[in-house]
Amino acid sequence: MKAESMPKKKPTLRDISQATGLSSYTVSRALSNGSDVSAASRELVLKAARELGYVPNRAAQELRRNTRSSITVITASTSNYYYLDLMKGIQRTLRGSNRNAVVADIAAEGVYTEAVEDATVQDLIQSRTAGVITTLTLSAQNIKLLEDWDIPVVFVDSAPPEDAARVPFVLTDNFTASMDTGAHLAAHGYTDWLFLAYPGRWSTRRERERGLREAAAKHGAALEVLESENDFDSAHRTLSTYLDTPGHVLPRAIIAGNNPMVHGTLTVLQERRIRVPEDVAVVAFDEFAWAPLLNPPLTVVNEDSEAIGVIAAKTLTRILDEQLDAERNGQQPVPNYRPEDRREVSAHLIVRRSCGC
Amino acid sequence: MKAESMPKKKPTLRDISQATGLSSYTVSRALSNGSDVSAASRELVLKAARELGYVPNRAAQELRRNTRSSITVITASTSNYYYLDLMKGIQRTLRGSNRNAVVADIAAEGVYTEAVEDATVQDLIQSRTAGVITTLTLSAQNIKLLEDWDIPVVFVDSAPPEDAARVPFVLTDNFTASMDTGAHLAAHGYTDWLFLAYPGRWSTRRERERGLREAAAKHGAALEVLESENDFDSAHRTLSTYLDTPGHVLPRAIIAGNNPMVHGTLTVLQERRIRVPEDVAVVAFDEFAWAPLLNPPLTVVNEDSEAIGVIAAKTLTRILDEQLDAERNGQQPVPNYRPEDRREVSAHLIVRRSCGC
DNA sequence: GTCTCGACCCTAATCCTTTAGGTCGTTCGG
DNA sequence: CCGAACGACCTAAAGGATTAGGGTCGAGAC
Repeated sequence: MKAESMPKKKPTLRDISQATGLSSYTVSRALSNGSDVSAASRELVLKAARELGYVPNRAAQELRRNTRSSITVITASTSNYYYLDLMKGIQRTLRGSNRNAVVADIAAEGVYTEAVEDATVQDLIQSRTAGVITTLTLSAQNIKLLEDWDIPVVFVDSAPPEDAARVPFVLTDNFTASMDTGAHLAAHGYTDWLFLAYPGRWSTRRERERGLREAAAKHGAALEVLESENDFDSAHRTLSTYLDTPGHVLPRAIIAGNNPMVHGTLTVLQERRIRVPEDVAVVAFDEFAWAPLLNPPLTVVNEDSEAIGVIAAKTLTRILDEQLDAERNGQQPVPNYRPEDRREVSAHLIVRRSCGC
Repeated sequence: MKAESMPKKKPTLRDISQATGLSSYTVSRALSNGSDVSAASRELVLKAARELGYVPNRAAQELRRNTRSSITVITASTSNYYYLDLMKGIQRTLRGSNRNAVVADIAAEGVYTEAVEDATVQDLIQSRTAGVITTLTLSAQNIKLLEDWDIPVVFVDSAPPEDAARVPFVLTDNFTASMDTGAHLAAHGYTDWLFLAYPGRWSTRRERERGLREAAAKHGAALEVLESENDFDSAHRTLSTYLDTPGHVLPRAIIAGNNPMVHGTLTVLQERRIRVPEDVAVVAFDEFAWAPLLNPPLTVVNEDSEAIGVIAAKTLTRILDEQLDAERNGQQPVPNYRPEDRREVSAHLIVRRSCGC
């Protein structure tokens, strides 16, 4: 309110100390609402802080306390709308705690490279992030690195590597969901499927493909797998050239591996005036806000990203709290992973019109 | 590579110093690739750092150097896809510099409140963010606060308040774009418009409304303005109850103020089986990836968010660099705003089918 | 009257880096 | 041979906070 014009320099604890004649100890305690301070002194300090426009320097606080307040969400290509819901869940869970989430986009420039992954992890350690939620499978080396620094990691969507046997995760049962999807396509009588997929570095891709293969075998369908980089342009290009190469015919059903993949697929089909679902049926992974409003409304496999975000954030929060406790008791703050931190949630098909229903 | 198993504690500069027998000064200089270090020592230090798995503590660095590396992008309701493109532009510009962008969502929980705005700004100052790019008009008080801390701010999309006369911005000429939109609707012969708008706290809302009013007057159309909170649910609810209240008839054209507004609008129309554009024409502000694939393809006002992000980031970068220079020369690091930092870019209508074309 | 205890406050160390200001040899021009 | 200049280091302070370890003082217990 009174925001008097501030002195030249940014006020620090010492300034309040001088203004009030109290020691920095007392000022600190007063500001952090601790004990050992009389009501009168506290009042005095608070008033001075307000008048000087004091705002604590978090870097200094965290350096001294050896605490950190922000967790990092590692994503690749945020243009995948899926992340919006995930973040919403995470944010919601964190709100009220004194932690906050920042996102580190590993493939901001479009393409993923190992170098960028390494640099990102290095950066996280430099900034001493409290914990990590990652949507992609980090290299074993990077996981080791984070572990060395006692930074807990929880995987969402993508599975941790084999040898990270205790690291928590929240996955959807993509295998079963893919089986179901295949069954649905088979029920329509389609026997000729094309799976437009992003790279296998996302473990979901592998599970989804595995489920589809199993379903194809079970229902006597033919499954073609087409791989693209994980963005709209690549998907568009990949499918286009596929359809243009002699010997390839339009499949009866296309399963788009994720959001950028459907986006590419539908665009290609629209450009070529191929009708959905009459000429080709389309189903896609990952529900998103606009799916019901597309032409035709899109049949999708729905994984509840927001709920996943909530679970992941809760798990991470618990681990971080335990670390704080451990540290207070003078123990090593190694992340305490529990078996039940490895969770799998199920996904189901939302049937709309693009599959032919 | 050799990632030997790390010692119990996290290695610091001092550890390297002890391991090499060199002083912390020399180690620091060696690591930061500075002068005053012999090639042999540098080699020694680098080797030790690698073996110990040393990673500098950024909090300590920034505290000492009095620098900060991250800028903050303030958004409200990230579910507005518009932000994705904006961020893309910002990230692209920042890549390669040693700065990075983090987003602070002011209305994560859906609703915007002044309290949250204040808390967010407070938080930014605590973490001593280097600079701010904000998509909404902050309160005069908060702008003053950031100014007091020499934190430069650039507004994108939303205009700064009147009295912040020198603060940079990158706006789109929403007034002209709205005029054009109105003209297009008039050309279709529609004389009965409904503008579904988000709150006026975003200055774009005001400009858009002003343009539409002017257009309506010019072309003899009737304009109704309907206000909703800035999210899908509110938009949906607001339009539904509007249509349900006796005396209100379906307008001939709906202009949706932004992404959440179209989302709500189209959903309502779909639920009621109102045909677009036969029964009602729809145009919307802000192009987004799915617009061409909707049913029918959506006519939108396109503002190039990515380009705006680039401009904003470049402006902010320049100001921050100048601050660094000033500080090096012992001057006060007050942000140096220039008149040409206040930019307006134009937007144009992308005509698709939802308007009746 | 002495002892104890709690409330309140202080000094100084500490967190991890960076850097101003010196030191100590060498080398080199004159 | 002298002084200056330079390279390679070092010591110690600083940056803004927290906190261990002590003090002081007055009130209550005995």
